[in-house]
This record gives sequence, structure tokens and C-alpha cells, in this order.
Amino acid sequence: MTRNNLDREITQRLNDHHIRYTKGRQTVVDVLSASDGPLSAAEIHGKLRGRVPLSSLYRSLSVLEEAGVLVPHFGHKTVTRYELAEWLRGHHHHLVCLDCGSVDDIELPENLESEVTQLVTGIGSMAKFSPVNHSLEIEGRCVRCA
Amino acid sequence: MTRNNLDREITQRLNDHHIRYTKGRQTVVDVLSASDGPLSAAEIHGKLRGRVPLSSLYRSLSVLEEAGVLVPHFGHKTVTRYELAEWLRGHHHHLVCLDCGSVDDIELPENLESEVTQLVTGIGSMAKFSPVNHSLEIEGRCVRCA
DNA sequence: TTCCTTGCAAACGATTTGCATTGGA
DNA sequence: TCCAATGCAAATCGTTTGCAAGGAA
Repeated sequence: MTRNNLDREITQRLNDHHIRYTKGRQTVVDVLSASDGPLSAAEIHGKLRGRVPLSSLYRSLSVLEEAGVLVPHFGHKTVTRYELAEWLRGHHHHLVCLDCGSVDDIELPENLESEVTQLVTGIGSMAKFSPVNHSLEIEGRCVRCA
Repeated sequence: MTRNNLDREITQRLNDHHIRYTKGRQTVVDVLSASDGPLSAAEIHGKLRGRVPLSSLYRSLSVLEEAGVLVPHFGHKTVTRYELAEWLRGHHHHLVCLDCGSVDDIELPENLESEVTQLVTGIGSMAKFSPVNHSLEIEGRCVRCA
């Protein structure tokens, strides 16, 4: 999705939720959309050179999460990382490096992804569970740490 | 795995690591092996009616994690939940309920599981990533909340 | 004895909240 | 104007750590 499209979509969505798309919130979205993996509040804070106070960041994050713009990811450690929601960022899975702790997104080719979806559907009916979404979390070593 | 087997395996493993399998640590393992999903320190503390102080629980958990007996699971929220490691508990995936937050384990029939494994292997070579383990996290609604 | 484990209390780090101020519709 | 959004500082909550006491080898 182009940056303009992203902006339009989000503005729209926030309007629907009667939430303002303020400068601070745009900043958060900008940083996250430029990232290739989920980021924590502290990481975003760092990328903004501390210009936005942490408390405001946390507030922006939770507002954007409620609106369905962001999704939290709980990879490892005590910190929560966020990324753009699927309808903005596309469906993907995660590669979690056991050594450096980095979390990278990965998009599967269509055929593989549809296999996963079928699997999930099957599991749902097998377990009397109604799947809403899924994520394949793969732990291992990234290229840098291998 | 029977409870006696479990005990023997763990004792062995801890011996190898020069770590004592004390009463407190056994208690933690007992509670976790009786559970059908990962539990947080606070939850274990509750099940033990507060008889074991939280700080000791946390210490037991981290010792058992280092020894490879327990594995942390970061489902939702800020709390870390633990469960027995795969070599004790068997490989499985997670069903995370979006409403009540419960995390249930699910074991896939062999054919489905091998599909997942193949997928993971494929993804690894595709992404220059060395998979060590994987987990399919399915979010949705459990029977109770559906 | 010697080293590991435990309990308690204090310390920490991530996140949340109260309150006064600022800013946008 | 009026309510939502922000900044700051204080409060919370999960988790970790220092230190003295208890236990096993």
C-alpha cells in the first residue's frame, strides 16, 4: 500500500471511530510503516530521538490498537512490540531470532499461505474453536546470527 | 509421559546441569504438568494458595527454563506464561481466545503436523533463516466464549 | 564447612494514570 | 467554546535482585 493510500485508509478508519489522526499518531504510524518488523514503544521513542514522550507514545499506541490500526506482537521478553494491522500491512508470519531477539516479518507465497489457512480452518473445526486469525511463529537463527 | 517418567527425566536433566530438583521446583513442575495450557507465575502462585512466595516462583521458573525443562510462552498481555518443554510435553500449538485470554494447547494429528513442519522448512530456506522450532498460534474464540 | 536455595523486602523496568495545559473542530 | 490530546510526574504491576537464614552434600 502506498504511503498516501495508507494515510487515507487510516484517516478514514479513525474518523469512523471519532478519533483524531493527530501529528503524534501519524508519527507513530510513519515509524511503524517504515519498519520491517514490530517495534516496541521504547524503540519508537528512540527512532524519534525522544521528541515524543513515552507516555504519549503509549497512549497513541493503545488508541491506534483499539481502532484496529495497530496490532501488538508479543515476541519475547517483557516488551510489547507493535506493527500495522493486517488490512494495512498484509498478512504475514514471524521469524524470531533466538540469539539477537529480532522479529522479522515474512510473507508466504500464495500457495503456501493457502495451505496454512486450510490447516487453521481444519484445526478450528477439529478443536471446536472459531479461528479469527493466525500466525506461524518460527524461532531460529537469522542470517546475521547463524 | 507418566508422572514417574516425567520426574525421572527431569531429575536426570537437572542432575546433568548440576541443579537440585528441590521441593519448590517439583511443585512448580507438578502444577504445570497438571495444566492444559501455559500458566503465569501469578497463576501458579494462586494454585499454590500463596504458599510459595512469588520471588521463589520466579527463580524456580527461570532455573527450570535455563535447564530446558520449561518454555516461556508470550501469549497476550504483559505476563509470561510457562509450560513444560516439548521433550516433556510433546509438540503442540496454541489456541488463544480473544475474549477470555485463555491459551489452550492443541496437538495436531501426524499428517497435519508434518505439513506444518514441511512448510516451516520451506520457509526457512526461502528466507535464509534456520528454524529451530515453530508454533502455530491461532487466535479466535474458544467454545465457552463463542 | 561450603555452596545452593529460599524468603523477605527493596529495586527495576515497562506501562498506566491523574492532572493541568494545549490544540483542534 | 469545548472536548480531545499532550506532557509531566507519580503510581502500578510484573519481574528481578541483595542479603541474611536455612538445607543439602
